[in-house]
Amino acid sequence: MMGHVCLPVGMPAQEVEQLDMLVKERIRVEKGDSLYRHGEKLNALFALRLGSIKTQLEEQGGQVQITGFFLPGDIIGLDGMIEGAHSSTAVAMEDSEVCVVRLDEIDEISRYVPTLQHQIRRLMSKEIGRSHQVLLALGSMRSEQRLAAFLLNLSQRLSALGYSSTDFIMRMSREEIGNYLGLTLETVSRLFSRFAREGLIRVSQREVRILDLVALNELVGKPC
Amino acid sequence: MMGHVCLPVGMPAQEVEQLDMLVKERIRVEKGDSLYRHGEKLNALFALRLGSIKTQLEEQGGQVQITGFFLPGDIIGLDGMIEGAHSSTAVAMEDSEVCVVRLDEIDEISRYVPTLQHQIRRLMSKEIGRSHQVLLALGSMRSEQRLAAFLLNLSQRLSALGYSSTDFIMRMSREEIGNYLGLTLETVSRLFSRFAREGLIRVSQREVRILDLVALNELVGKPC
DNA sequence: CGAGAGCTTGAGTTATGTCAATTCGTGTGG
DNA sequence: CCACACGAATTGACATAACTCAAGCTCTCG
Repeated sequence: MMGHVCLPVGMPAQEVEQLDMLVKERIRVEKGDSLYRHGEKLNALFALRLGSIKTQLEEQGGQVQITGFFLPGDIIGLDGMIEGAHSSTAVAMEDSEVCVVRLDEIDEISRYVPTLQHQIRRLMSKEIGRSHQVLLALGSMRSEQRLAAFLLNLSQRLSALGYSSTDFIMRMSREEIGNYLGLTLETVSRLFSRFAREGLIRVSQREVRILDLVALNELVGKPC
Repeated sequence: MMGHVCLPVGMPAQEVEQLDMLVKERIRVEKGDSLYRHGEKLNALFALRLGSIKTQLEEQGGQVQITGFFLPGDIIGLDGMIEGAHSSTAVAMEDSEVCVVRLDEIDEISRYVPTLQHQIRRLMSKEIGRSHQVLLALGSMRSEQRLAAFLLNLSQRLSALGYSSTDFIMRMSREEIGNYLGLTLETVSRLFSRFAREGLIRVSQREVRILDLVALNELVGKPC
């Protein structure tokens, strides 16, 4: 069975294990290319194996809203399990590789492995929860809190993958971070500088080192 | 079979039909009471039959973020299909009535009715899409656009339920609208006044009449 | 080495928030 | 039934966080 090669390079998320047997093919996506596009009907999920991918809404009028940054082990395409069309577009932020999990395969297998359904539901439920967390950030946090929350989230997910939780490279530009957090790239840049000045982090371009985890957490949780 | 009495009063959403046979009990929730609370483990979904319900995140530090307003026919609790805990709290905004759909019932039935799984997935996928739409609003719209989008959304959903799309009562306070849209209640109030002054709507307390649907749509779609 | 994209920083503007006073509406108890 | 009281909404004056525009800097890659 070739499935296991498709597990994420880092520590495989528990939820992904059962999807292993479903994998039929792998796809490489080059930096800048899209995995799927807004409007496509595509009855499959994608398990990100390597690289990083962003998903974004593309509204009429050209405005774009990034709805998620995905790391190895994450599942992409949960918003497209509707007859009709994908509501978002998935773009590779660096050369990436995903495993394809077809929906009809899931249906087939889950006939014999009923807990697979639960896994899928859990994944979707988690995705809803993730969106709600971002809503919380955009709806009720100030810019500095948003960025702090963003950094902490990234740190946590990377450490779950076996990477350092304090030292990492951000794959996304200031503009992408700003778009995701509902800020301008200038504001994001200024905040990075300020955090560095205050000794919370060290930052050089896309390389970050977190120096004061406690302070960052306080920033997010405390005020009001 | 008592299920059918649990369909929403208005035009039943197509997605709900299949859930009909799953309904075992109905629950009344009085205004201000909660259907479930953050942290509870509750393996069920709720189909709102009558009334209106809001869901909100309650963060440590007392900050609250409303994540959704639900109308008859909507499904509530999609974010709680995880072992562990509900991430949100659901509160009735007026005396309401929901139908309970237990998860293990779904599993049982879907053994014989495989398309039921698809319905569930569609519902969850739709919920993700809904969240993303709000993200778009909070992340890249100005206050007036957010409120316009909010009104249009409400109008549309109410008309789908058989009510007037131009004349309706908002069940939520200015403060709740503001919280949901990432604005203060004062800003919301001022916007209502301004929309009225400009002839887009007529508004008195929670009663709204939409006068210029075209202008509202332009407001949302056009600028930038 | 040069060009372009990405990032930083400054100065000035503006949308939205904050604080506060007033009105409106609704429900309650005398 | 009236009057009072309380929560909700409106409106104004002012403060400020974040945006816009603009210039200059720094990587990267061809």
